[in-house]
Amino acid sequence: MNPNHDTESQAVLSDAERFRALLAEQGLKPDTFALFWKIILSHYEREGRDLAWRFTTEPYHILVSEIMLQQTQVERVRRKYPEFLVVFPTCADLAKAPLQRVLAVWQGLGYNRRAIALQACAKIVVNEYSGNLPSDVDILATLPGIGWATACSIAAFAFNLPVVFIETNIRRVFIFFFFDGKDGVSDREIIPLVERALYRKNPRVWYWALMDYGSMLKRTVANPNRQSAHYEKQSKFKGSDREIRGMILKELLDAGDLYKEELIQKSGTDPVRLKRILSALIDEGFIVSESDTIHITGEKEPCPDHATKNGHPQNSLEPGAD
DNA sequence: AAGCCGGGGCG
DNA sequence: CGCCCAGGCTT
Repeated sequence: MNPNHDTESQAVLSDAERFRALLAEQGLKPDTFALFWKIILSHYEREGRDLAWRFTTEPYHILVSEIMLQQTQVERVRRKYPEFLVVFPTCADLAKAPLQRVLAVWQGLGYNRRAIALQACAKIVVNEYSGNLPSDVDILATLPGIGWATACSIAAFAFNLPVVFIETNIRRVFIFFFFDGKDGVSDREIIPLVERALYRKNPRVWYWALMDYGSMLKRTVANPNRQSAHYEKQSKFKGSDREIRGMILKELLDAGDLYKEELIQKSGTDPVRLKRILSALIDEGFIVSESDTIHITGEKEPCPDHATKNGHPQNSLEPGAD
């Protein structure tokens, strides 16, 4: 169908064949990793992706991109990333913003908890790290919403440090080249290979290249990650609590506040279930509950309609604006 | 280790 | 419809 895809597929399979032959012949020797580098890096030179967050080393910008990219396709982040940074250009801007605005800009990315975590990060960085994101992965990983993979991604992309980590694209590449035909491959087995294969001359470019290869691989061959011991299929979204949570937030951002009764009517959700979902949203810091209404946590902002009339809605909420 | 958390694009 | 996405957090 797509001739481009066909030739790409040919190239991948031929590279894989050469590599696996060498691996079988001499095992994990320097020559083996040299060929691995050559395959991954030459693919990157030919068709590495031009992504906006690769043209900066500003740690805050990298942080924003990495949080957005968690379990979220690159194409979607491509559209949202520049928009987010226009609204929140600096860490300090994000830290002091009303949650309502953060969630509004986040709309469409999914996993809205990340927006709360990202802002919490910004606040911590401003208050405890003088506005500068740490480069140490062990410190980064203590920040909300930042686990090992994200901490290492930030260290590699913002600071070009030789960290060792796995995410879905990297996992796919290593399983494809080093574990052909094997099943139940655990990350514990992969990590030593990631460490030995690390291209220490330029970790930043190396991880870009690995991820681009892994991303290409998913369009080219049957997903090698199904051979992972950690492979799991996600539960259905339709009819799930997630769907209802998403709907509630969307309505809330649209209307400003909501009557609980109205919410029950409109959604057709069982009141007991809806109450449980609202409690969770309260516990996680999304919303607060009045007597019979709910709204997004923090100062209520004027409706978007009114906002355009009096000019600068957000400024009226600044502490020193009066 | 397993479950939960969003939402959309694509086959 | 099912699959998957530059994961993290809680239990």
